[in-house]
Amino acid sequence: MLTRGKLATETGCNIETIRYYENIGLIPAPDRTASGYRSYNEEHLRRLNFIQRARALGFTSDRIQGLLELTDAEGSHTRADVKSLTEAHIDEITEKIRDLQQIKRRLRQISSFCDGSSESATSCPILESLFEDSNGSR
Amino acid sequence: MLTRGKLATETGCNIETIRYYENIGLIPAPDRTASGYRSYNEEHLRRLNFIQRARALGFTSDRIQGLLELTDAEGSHTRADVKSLTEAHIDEITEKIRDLQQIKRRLRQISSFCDGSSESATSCPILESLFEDSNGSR
DNA sequence: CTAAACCCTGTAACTGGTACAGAGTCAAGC
DNA sequence: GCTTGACTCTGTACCAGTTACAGGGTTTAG
Repeated sequence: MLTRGKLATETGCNIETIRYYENIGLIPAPDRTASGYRSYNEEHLRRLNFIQRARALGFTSDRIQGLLELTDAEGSHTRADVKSLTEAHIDEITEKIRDLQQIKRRLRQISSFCDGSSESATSCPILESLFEDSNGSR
Repeated sequence: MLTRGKLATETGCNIETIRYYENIGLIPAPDRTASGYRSYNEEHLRRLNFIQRARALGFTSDRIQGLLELTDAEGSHTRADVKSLTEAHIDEITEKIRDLQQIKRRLRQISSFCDGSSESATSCPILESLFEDSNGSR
């Protein structure tokens, strides 16, 4: 029905990435034509779109795998499972944001020590604060 | 003066990572003892500490390379150069934070659609919103 | 019928390291 | 002076998460 190239243009996914997803088991291996070409169906399209959207939301492939397994195994999993996976992800993102904000504060601070003048870089307070044992880092 | 292992414990850097930094040119190749052991000096220690601190602040090795070159080439670079590299990095972090916040908002939104009940995951609104063509994503 | 455009496979590249095997070396204890 | 254990040396392979490319076969359009 769909060749690999068609699936790629349809989903916006790189054509090689599709093969990679098959290798790591994110996408089931499709049927092959007589000559060995991969033949994808609507379900593959749906699944790859899912993966693309989940990736855009920063889910790791492990967690995407987990989400997809919840949809595969019929009946045995609950909405609570899905929600807890999602919320674990939200928590991770929150933490990442907090880390980045702290780094940014520290960078702003050390940047403010430097006047940005045309003086030699060797005596620049930014570099010095990176060379010296820092008091307020991390 | 310092063996590779001493430098590693002194800086908290993994011993293999030191060799890696030498390979990619972040750290200059040290002198060797008669038997071929690497012999580091105070300057290497200083430089590796610099790298560790810059990494902790999220600088990529390219940019760390850039910062270190500013200190190496005497006189030809200015504080303004250092400051602009630092501010470019701050801008990148700002952007990353913004992206993550947007992702988080979207995740909160789709998570709120789901009651987290013990009903089957297959009809879970979170999964559905990942499968369907999303209106408000990205 | 031919040429372009596609697909197949395996494999290497990328970043930022980490790890391991097999060989040599150093320092301490007996 | 010799052994043992801890260290170091080199090259190489591995992780995620792709991307790219070489060298071959296939399909499709003109």
